[in-house]
Amino acid sequence: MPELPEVETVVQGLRVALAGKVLTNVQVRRYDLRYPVPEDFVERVDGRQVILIARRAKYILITLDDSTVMILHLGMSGRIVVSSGLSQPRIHDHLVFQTNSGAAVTFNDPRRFGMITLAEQDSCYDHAWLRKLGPEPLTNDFTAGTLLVRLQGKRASIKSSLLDQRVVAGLGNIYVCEALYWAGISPRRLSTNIGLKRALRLVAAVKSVLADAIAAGGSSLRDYVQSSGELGYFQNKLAVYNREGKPCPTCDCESGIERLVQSGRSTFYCPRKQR
DNA sequence: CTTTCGTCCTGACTGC
DNA sequence: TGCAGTCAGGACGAAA
Repeated sequence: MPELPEVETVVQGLRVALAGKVLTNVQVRRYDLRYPVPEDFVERVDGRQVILIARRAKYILITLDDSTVMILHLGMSGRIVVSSGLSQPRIHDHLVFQTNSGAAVTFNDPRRFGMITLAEQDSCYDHAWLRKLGPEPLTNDFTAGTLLVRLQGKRASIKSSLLDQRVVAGLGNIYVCEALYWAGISPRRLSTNIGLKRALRLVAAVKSVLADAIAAGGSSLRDYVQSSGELGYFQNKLAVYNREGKPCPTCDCESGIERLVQSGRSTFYCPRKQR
């Protein structure tokens, strides 16, 4: 379930568990994820101390004391579970390690769309996975101005453009639908038909939806990081996503929330509120 | 160049 | 209850 807010919550959980800790008993149980895990992963990570844990878009960056950076992406089904101690590995546990305080960290990913690799700190952001990413939506790098520049010359709908990680980094299908809803913008609207007023609304909506999701996910997703793997609380706060036929939370449409398919992905929206 | 489509893989859910 | 079919929140590379 990982889009930016879920990854951010995982990162916050990892900071608690990993900051300053030494990684031990590093085990790669499957190397054939979306891309092959580096063959020398274990020897390069085992025994190193964690210096920094950060997030870029949906990527998790863990800097080690020799300037190696572990880059993790959860794909569509990846999870990271922190538990108090090592236990019997489960199916789809692909990466497992411990810390010198005894905590165990497990990367589990049934679909194996996740990614794990190593980079050097100096060139980390030049890595192919990170190089082309657009601005971080929750920073001041993401403004109506920067958004408009990146939408220039785009022929696609605004829905498709927002899913493009080069336009803005970290949004997935859920939060694109939600942001367009709160901005009152039709997902079908062409990117070139977004003017300054709509861009301002859209940027504000993206930021507030993500911030709300992080805040709402914060408590329950923390459990998810710690152990249980349950869905986050934010699910209850979704206005349109996966709510086809249900009433729009802010207007009385007859038809309610509608679904359409754009670029092969489901879009949920309120045709009355979104123009 | 841009955009869409197929693809990687497994599991959850629906309908017969 | 079983089984087949459909769909899934990501992102790349091929093809148009």
